[in-house]
Order: sequence, then C-alpha cells, then structure tokens
Amino acid sequence: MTPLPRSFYSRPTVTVARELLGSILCRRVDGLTLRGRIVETEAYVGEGDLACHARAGRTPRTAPLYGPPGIAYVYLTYGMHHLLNAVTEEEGMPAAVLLRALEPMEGIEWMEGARGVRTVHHLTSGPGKLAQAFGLDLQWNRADLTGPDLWIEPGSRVPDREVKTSPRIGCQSVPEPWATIRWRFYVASSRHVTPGRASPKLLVTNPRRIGNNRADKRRSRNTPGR
DNA sequence: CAGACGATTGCCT
DNA sequence: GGCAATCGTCTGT
Repeated sequence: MTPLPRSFYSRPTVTVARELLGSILCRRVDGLTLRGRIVETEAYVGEGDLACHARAGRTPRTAPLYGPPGIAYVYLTYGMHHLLNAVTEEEGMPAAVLLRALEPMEGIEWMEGARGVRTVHHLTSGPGKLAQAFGLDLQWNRADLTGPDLWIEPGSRVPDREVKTSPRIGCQSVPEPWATIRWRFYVASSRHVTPGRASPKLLVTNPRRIGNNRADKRRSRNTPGR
C-alpha cells in the first residue's frame, strides 16, 4: 500500500496523534508483511512539554525529535523495553507521537514468535509490547516511516464518537498542566488499548475527601505553598 | 566517573 | 496491589 506522506506528520502533534488512530503500522520482514491497526497514541510536544524528552533540550538521545517529520524516534526505557514514536511538526521542532497499542492484523505468527506469547490480546497492547512484536530496537531509531522497510499506511478513519482521550500514561510525576492534559487518544471499542496502571496511593484519594478532612487542613495550613 | 532514573512489563502474594 | 528487572542517558562531582 501507499505509506502516509511526510506532509501527514508535518502538522500539529495532537492532530497527528488523533489522525493516526485507525492507521496501519507495517513492517516488511522475512518475506512477509506485519500489519497492526493503531488504536492508542500519545502526543509529546516540544521543550515546553515537561513530559516530553525534549524538556532537557537537544541531547544525543533527543536529537531525532528535532529531525524531519516522518522519521522514527525509538528509545530504550527501563533497560529492556523499546518504545516507538513518529516524529512530527517541522524540522527543528522537537515533537512526536508515541504509538501505545495496535490490533494485530497480519503476520501474527511472526509477532507471537518475537513476543514469546500466543495470546493475541497481549501481543501489542502496550508501547513496549508492540515494539517487541514488530522486532523494533535502537537500530530503528531515525528510520524513515515513509517506507520501504517500516511505514504507516492509511486505514479506515475512526469516527469522533469512537475516540476517547485521557492524561498520558506514566506522566503523573511531571508538573501541571502536563500531568493531566488529555493528550492520550484511544479507540473506545478496542480491546487492545492498554489497561494503564493504578495511580500511586496519594493520587487515588477520593476527590470528595481532598481538603475535606483534618489532616489535609492541617497540612495546608503548615505548608501554604502546596 | 559514580549515581539516579525512567513515556513498562510480567510475575508475585 | 506490590515490586523487581536492567541499561542507556543525563547530571553533578
């Protein structure tokens, strides 16, 4: 099929994150094509976004974020998981869309071999899982997403009523408003979106009780800055 | 050059 | 729900 053109990525990152839902991530490998429908994404937008790696400016690791739109930004996290991003906006503007979940379509056996699992709903339901299922590692950093080895092609458009948003997963420790801005996009009806992790104890406090008990009131008196 | 830290996952109780 | 795994990258000495 025809890959999405570079101009697709050369737009506001939040728009690209929304529009990538329903598109198909593809890789040509071992004489076959892997395909998965994108059902979950997150936008990371520039040095001012304190959840974005570019918050520290241009470093050897973040350099691809400053590169041309339509290339891959792949990095290793927790020493073992690779995460795949599509670089967006014009060259020089560090921003990207993190691919968080796919629905496997083609090459499922190959993905199962790469993942070491056979349960299809655990194959690509997470950013680390989908990179592993597609055999992507640091060697794919800066790879051209307009093909011919790795590319994203148009799928069927996901209607607005199917698209939901939430804060980005794993960004709860960054300063506001970046922790709660709803820059995660996912297909509501998909069973392949990530379940997400339970929030840390202090953040799951019943909202009706925040600031409504003695301990909280004493705390706020003693530490007015918080 | 030592030390801290993840845009996560899977296994444990 | 808790927590360990594991290493590239960044920071500060």
